[in-house]
Amino acid sequence: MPGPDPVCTEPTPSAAHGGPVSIALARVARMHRIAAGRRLKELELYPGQEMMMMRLWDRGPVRQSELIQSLGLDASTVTKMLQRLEQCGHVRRGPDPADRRAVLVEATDEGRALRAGVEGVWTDLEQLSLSGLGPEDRAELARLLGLVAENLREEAGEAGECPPPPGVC
Amino acid sequence: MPGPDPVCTEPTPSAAHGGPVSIALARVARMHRIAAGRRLKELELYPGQEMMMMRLWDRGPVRQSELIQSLGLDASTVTKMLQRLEQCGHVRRGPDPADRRAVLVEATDEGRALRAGVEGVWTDLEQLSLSGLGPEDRAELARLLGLVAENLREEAGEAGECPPPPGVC
DNA sequence: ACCCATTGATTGGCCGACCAAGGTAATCTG
DNA sequence: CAGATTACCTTGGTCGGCCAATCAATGGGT
Repeated sequence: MPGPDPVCTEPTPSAAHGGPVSIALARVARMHRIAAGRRLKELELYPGQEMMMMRLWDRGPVRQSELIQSLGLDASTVTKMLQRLEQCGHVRRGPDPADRRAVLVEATDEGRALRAGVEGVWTDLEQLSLSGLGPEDRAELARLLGLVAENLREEAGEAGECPPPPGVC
Repeated sequence: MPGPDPVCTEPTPSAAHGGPVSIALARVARMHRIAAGRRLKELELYPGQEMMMMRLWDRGPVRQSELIQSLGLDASTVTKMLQRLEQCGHVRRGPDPADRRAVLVEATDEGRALRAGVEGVWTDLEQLSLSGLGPEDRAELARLLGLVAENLREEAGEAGECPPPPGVC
């Protein structure tokens, strides 16, 4: 090292010098999550629940195990989250007649009523995050994020599959 | 709408159509965090603690309030995290002679010993995430993340400041 | 000097996330 | 068909995060 860096230059912790993009990604992801959390709070949703609800909006009554697979979460996480969502009326759960150990989950009408709000959160977040970025930069960012996702997919499992609804496709 | 979309096309929840980049960002951030978590577990660190330790490595004994400000976390989060880090010997805490309600925090030698491992996590993560990306793409990704961070900074406060160590600069 | 607002830190509660362990039902196997 | 294995879910524990309420110490106003 030819000489010590001048003092007072790094907002970034020096121990992360080996991963500048990773640190930037972690930072922006955190801010993004905070911004999302604020907006979800106004819908009376906790961060994380929006993904669950979106899954339920897209597919009808679903086995809980399929939600676990689809969201890539731990089974216990899904159990507890669904208990809370059920208790506040956003979700309905019942036994699966075809498999007595499985549980079928479904969004209630009240749960479905949140959809417009959540869509608004995503578009609002997109508009805020990408303000000042031209269509070109946006496409480039999407492409690069896709590449990183591909790189990480092997190690950190996929969190958005599309197991075809049986009978279709 | 001219006709329903063909079934079985969207790994992405349809309610997020208004924020494709935001959804991609959330996805890659989650995978990134999982990959980081795996590596930190081998160092016997929980995700989140690495940021705390990095702050402590860079600055010597720090007031807890400064850590809170610097990490952008809630005061209670920092209190509990430091209690655990202290209990397992990575951190030492003591009263501030200049302000009897403040607490001075410092990394122990054992805590400092984690630094190489954490640096390795960041470089390893960077290498994994950006595999296959040329220097050009990496720079572009860093630039775009910087822009997004700038956009989010107003709402989701800064999480990496550099209040100059008093006396220097 | 006194009172009061501000700052620093802690506690308790809640939620999302994980792991480990357990229980029940279905399925595979001999 | 009985026994072992696997799949599905639940419970209890821990940790990182937040909010609300609390306490102690500092500092400013009059």
